[in-house]
Amino acid sequence: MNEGLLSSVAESLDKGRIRQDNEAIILSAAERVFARYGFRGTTMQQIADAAGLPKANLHYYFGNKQTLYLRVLEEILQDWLAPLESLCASADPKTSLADYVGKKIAFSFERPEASRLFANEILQGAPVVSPLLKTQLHDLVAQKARILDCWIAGGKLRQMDTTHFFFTVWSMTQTYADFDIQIAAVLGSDSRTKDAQARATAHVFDCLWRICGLEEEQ
Amino acid sequence: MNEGLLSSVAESLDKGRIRQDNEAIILSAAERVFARYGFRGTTMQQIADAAGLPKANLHYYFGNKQTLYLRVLEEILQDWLAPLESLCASADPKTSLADYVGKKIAFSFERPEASRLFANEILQGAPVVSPLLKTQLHDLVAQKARILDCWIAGGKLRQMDTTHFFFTVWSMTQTYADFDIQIAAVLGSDSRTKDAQARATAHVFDCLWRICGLEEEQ
DNA sequence: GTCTATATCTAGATAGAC
DNA sequence: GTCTATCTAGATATAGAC
Repeated sequence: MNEGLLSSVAESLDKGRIRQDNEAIILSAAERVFARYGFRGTTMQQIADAAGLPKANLHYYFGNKQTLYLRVLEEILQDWLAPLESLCASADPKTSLADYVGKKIAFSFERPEASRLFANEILQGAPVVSPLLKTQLHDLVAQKARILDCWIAGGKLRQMDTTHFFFTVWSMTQTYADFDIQIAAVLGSDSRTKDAQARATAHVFDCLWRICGLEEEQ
Repeated sequence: MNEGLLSSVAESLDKGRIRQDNEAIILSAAERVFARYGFRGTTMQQIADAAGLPKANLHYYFGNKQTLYLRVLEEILQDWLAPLESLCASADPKTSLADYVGKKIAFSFERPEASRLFANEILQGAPVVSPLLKTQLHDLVAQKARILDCWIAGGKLRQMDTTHFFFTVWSMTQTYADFDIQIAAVLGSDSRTKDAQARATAHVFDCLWRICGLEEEQ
């Protein structure tokens, strides 16, 4: 009985770890596949192959395709929104903006699949995240745009449309993940090298400072 | 016999017109559906429903899904590339650029489905257009970047990375079609109204002239 | 917990009536 | 030329052996 207890404890610990590991493997594989083919274009078999696990395991861990997609998207959303926190009213405008945009570019280069999955979700009409965009993102952008407006009123930033400014930053930075393949085709080389990333980053900051009127050393 | 001849001629003319009409209806419906769900996420049934025709007709006119997709993409590619022709070495830089970027924005607002379909194709790894991007687009951008470089050398434009400049213009303008839903969610209103389009256009030009150093009236 | 085998449904495609 | 009815393949999902 003791042996039974011990072995079942050891077993459940093992099972817990196996479950955690497998779930992580599946989520990562799902991110890659959903990113390429979107929700409907992706098959559970593709994800299973990418994860190196039998298809039935995905159903065992996540129940169905919809739930697996939601779990993946949930994680991505948090990471997509996080950089916005860099914009703080009391901080220095140039430092804040550099921090914010730097994080957006880093996200594109470090988690291109996550960026593409998010892009796919929006392209397909945001069936899942639409409610969140209309509330959480809407409010967050309104709040951050007010901060930029204050900086403009204080003469620290050039006059601009602060709401559309976010659309421009998002598109400029995300394009390096979402349109990666087009960019690589035009550059005629791998756009994932350190050099290529540095050049892209320099260009984005160059554009950014000109738009904000912060080119000259402060 | 005369009657037979006449009626068969009339019939074939009619059939020709019906064919043309139906093909146009199907292509337009296919563009809308492929734009939302990508190649694999789209079903022939969806396109048939969107076109208001039986599914079998699509196969009758286009053979298979692949061919239908190619036909749609083919048309879009030409329209996607066309604006680049505005950039001409002998023309005035500001006029040329205004013309080019104006056409890109117009494309986003007038043919959002076409833009989204192209975006979907790239996101999914450009399985169809990859060869074209590596040759036609690669060469075209190299050629147009040289024109910008000349203008910079002539002091007519601020120093910048002219290749990445194209990535920035594409992303800034296309975002209004591709991420339409996200933008509408943030703005809290329909982004397809004339007012919203005018505001977006003004913002894009504002950014553009600052990046190019062409803000002041020349 | 894991995975093979299978049930059920829906996709692309086509044959054949009209 | 058009469209109903149907074939076959491949999808999601699950039951049940291990």
